[in-house]
Amino acid sequence: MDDMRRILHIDMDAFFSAVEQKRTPELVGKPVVVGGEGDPTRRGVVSTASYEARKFGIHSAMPLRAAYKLCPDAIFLPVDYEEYSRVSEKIKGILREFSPIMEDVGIDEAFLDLSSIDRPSDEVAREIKKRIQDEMGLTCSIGIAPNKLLAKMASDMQKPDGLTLITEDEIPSRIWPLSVRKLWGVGPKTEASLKEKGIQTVGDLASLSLNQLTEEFGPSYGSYLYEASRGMDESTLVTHWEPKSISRETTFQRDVDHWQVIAKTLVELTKEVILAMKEEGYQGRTVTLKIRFNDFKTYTRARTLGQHTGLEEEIRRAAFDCLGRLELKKKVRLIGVRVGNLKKVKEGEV
DNA sequence: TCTGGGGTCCTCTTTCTC
DNA sequence: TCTGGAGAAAGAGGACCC
Repeated sequence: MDDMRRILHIDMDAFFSAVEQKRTPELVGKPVVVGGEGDPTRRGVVSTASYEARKFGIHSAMPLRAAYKLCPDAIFLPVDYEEYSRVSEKIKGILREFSPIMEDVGIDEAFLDLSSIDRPSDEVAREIKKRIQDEMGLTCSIGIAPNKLLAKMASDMQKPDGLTLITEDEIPSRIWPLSVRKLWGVGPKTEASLKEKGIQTVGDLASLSLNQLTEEFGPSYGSYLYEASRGMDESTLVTHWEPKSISRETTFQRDVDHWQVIAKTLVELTKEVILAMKEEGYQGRTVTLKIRFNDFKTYTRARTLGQHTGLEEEIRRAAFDCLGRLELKKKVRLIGVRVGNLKKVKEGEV
């Protein structure tokens, strides 16, 4: 009993820029930066930089203007989600041929559960890589491990075009030397707080008791860190999921202090949210307004309605009600609307 | 002169009801 | 009528991920 699971994590290499290089072959071998509207003089951040661009120090989440300073000769392109989604769908289709138990992780990653597939995992992984290369002209990195956490860490170990297998008994030798930052769920804040206590590596983290961790980080996150640092993860693949909220937000090109501009943008964003809700067949009950001022301080105000609704007037009214509860003394950098508390509506009941 | 957009989950606090 | 507590739901903020 207790047969070891076999989980694959597939991570596309520099996905957005690789798709761009695939459809425009002249871009191959050149520094390509995909992000925002593709204009490095405007506000926006890098979504994906090709490996050639990374040599200049350009990386995801970096402001486009900063990327431009590092490499003015790079090719800057706008994000074309529709194209990347099409490519992503084809790749997910290939993956599903190898196992029906697949979990989508965003547009460029997936987990595959091979536990009940009667073939060696590494053989399957090699075939997946070949199919994606032959049919899409793209490379990916794959991690194979007994659980999702380790599979994800494994796929990150040899990029690009890697294939990495990690077994349970290799946890001390291959996982513990890694920086805590490599653990899924440890971001910059937690990393800093751990470093302050002299905790640098996953192994250091694994030397702390469950008590120490839950006192420091709360019961939920504390026990997560306790298990994750030991490579423990029993979570199963999520093969089906429903959205919990639908939102639209926008950062102005220039910080705004005219009420009319803010109001007009809020109306447009509300329309977009309503449209997305309609298309996906949801009604919502909680409307949240988000505002970020020019000092980057961000505030939210929420209003929960009596019933679920998909009506524009009701949601717009709630959004403006929220807006009225905020003092607009500083210039506004960003405004957004989110509808949560979603309920699926039957066809024709809209 | 910086710092996107679309999400999820967690924690703490407030508010309401019994 | 006053007071207090328990528990649920709502509201706000923040960390994190792709």
